[in-house]
Amino acid sequence: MRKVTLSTIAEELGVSTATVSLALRDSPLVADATKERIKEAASRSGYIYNRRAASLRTSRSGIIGVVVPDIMNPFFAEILVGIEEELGSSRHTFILCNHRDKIAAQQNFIETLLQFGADGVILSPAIGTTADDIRAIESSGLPVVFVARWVKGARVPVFRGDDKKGAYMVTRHLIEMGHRKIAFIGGKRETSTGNDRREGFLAALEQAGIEAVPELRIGSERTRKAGYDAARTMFSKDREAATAIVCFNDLLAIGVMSGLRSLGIEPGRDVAVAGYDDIAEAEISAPTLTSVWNGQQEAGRLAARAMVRILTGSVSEEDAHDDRLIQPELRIRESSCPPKPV
Amino acid sequence: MRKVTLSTIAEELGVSTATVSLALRDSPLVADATKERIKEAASRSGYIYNRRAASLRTSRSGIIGVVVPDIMNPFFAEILVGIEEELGSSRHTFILCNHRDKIAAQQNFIETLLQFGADGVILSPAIGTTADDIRAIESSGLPVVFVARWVKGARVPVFRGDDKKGAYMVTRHLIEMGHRKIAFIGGKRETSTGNDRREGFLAALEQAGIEAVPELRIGSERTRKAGYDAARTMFSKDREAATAIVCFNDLLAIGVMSGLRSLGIEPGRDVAVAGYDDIAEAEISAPTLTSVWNGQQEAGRLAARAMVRILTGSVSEEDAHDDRLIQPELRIRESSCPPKPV
DNA sequence: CGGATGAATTTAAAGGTTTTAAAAAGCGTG
DNA sequence: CACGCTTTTTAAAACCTTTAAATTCATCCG
Repeated sequence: MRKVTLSTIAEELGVSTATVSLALRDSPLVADATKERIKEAASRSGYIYNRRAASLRTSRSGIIGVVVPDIMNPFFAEILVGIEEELGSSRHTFILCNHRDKIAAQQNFIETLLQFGADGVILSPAIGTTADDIRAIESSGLPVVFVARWVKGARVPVFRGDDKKGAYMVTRHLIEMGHRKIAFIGGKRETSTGNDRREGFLAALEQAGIEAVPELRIGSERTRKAGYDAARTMFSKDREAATAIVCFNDLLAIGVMSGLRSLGIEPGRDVAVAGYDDIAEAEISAPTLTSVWNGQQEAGRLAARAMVRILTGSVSEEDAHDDRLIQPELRIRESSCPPKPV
Repeated sequence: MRKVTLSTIAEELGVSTATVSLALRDSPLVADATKERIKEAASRSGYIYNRRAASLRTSRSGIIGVVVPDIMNPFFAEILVGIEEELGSSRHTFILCNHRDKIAAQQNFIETLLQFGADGVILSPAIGTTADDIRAIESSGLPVVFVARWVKGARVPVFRGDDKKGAYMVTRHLIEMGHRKIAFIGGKRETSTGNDRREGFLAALEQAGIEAVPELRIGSERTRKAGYDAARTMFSKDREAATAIVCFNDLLAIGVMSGLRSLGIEPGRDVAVAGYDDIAEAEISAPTLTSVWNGQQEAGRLAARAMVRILTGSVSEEDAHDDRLIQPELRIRESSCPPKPV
């Protein structure tokens, strides 16, 4: 029982492999009757299309690389879901890389993609990625689109939530509730997302004429644990260090709430807390968490769609650079509260 | 600037492509001096190894399929991390599928894997997968290993936590605290995991001479939302329906705790709650959640390692069927409490 | 009826690597 | 210098598909 290939079928039916190839792809060059016979024979014999062989010839592999910082982070997991859904409907498959913000890992993966003859890469670049890095990738023949994060100076379409606006919205919401001492926890200056959210935060303060106090901004990892620690650091000396906290993301915010509670401070009553991303947990944490819906899945979907468009050539150069900012939505929940009356 | 291939280099150096191919793979057949020259030329000219071409010849693609129910579930995300780490160190790449317990999606993906000439597949099978399905996959040339879930009757190595034992341990822990009315929430009878955990639960009850009450077992999805709903269903009529709850997983347990609290029942004081999997959230939820560490990452790593071993032939038939049960560990936290005195 | 047209099919090359058998080169020996 | 032996190198086939160009064959038109 040797492997069934085009020529197995061709032989069996007494036609050429070219005919078989064309027939299976429904080419109008082949007579209907022949197509029938061929297709029947193919499915009967359990023929399996050999993409490696095909792509060797066509130099189109149907593989798209997806590079994200960390799939354990629901934010990126959700983006991935969006990408997967979209690619599923377009005969493309993706291979995945978690770079954990290690440039080397990212670089390594790009190399692998090239070896596989990947058609393109959807990238949430690692901290420290330069515009030159991106250019290098592109000039080696891999089209790039960004998702969630992007790199300054790289002329590449980017799909992401409007972080600055979202951060502005949630900060503004807290200000409107009467807060003046608002802290910002988490996010690294090095990531575009971190920068944008911080900017939005600062913009809201400024607009309300509130002076920004550097002590009220703590950078950190983007994990629950980091949130827990940051909250304890900030509030252990001064229980009224701030009356509200904007967190870089929900994971952090949930950690922050635990941290507060461990100090006997009740989030949503003593101190208002807000997160970002609106992950599933936000709705079910205790208290439920005010957050900003950021359209991760949508971003993934759009990025994948854009990539497919680029690959199928059904996109103008213009189109490709039409960065799509997904409009964030504020989700107000129990963790929002006015400042405690003194 | 045409693409650099073996023959580009061969031409430049006036040797044959065979020599170049062998040299780049460090074959002892090539003289050291020649190797030097060739390697130098390769890196200078930016040669990229073409895996499609190679794998066409060798029928080894270096691709491994990974099939899990849902990456949004941290349980599976963690398995994935284990797999990725392990594969990273062994020149293999994986392509991913979320089947969402749809057999069709799983089947589809297997087809894709075959087209790509994948070397094997690491599978957390969809509900309803039969031993025949697995046999079909294997007989089409894809070695299979299971991770987390498995299929009865399929002679395939499986790497997973000892669910039965873990469920036994956590139930036993609650019994020792004095509980007699213990509920079990979540999990589907159709998954191996669901079954095993339920069995462990029942075994602990039986061993303690506690009668199992069917009303205290609710099957459900494995999400936070489902936990929330289940808790409300169970406790809304009778606030003392049970004094302790064992949940199928942490996600559910966190939902259950929220559900309880929404009824004014305080988890960890009024009712003991325990989860399973020990995901990161368990440590940081409020109250922190008693759970069972199940070694997801370890399971992923072992599964990947086993697959690589199978592929490199460095494994006896014996070895391959040495299913590895990872020993669970009980993590007792605040959500454990004795039954409320009446 | 010769030649043009068009449809259906085939031929042959190309794509880049690996591998096997065989050739070549080098070298010491008798 | 012929011989055998080892070390290097090579030619060529194989892997399977796609595609441009060529071929066949029947039909149609003037």
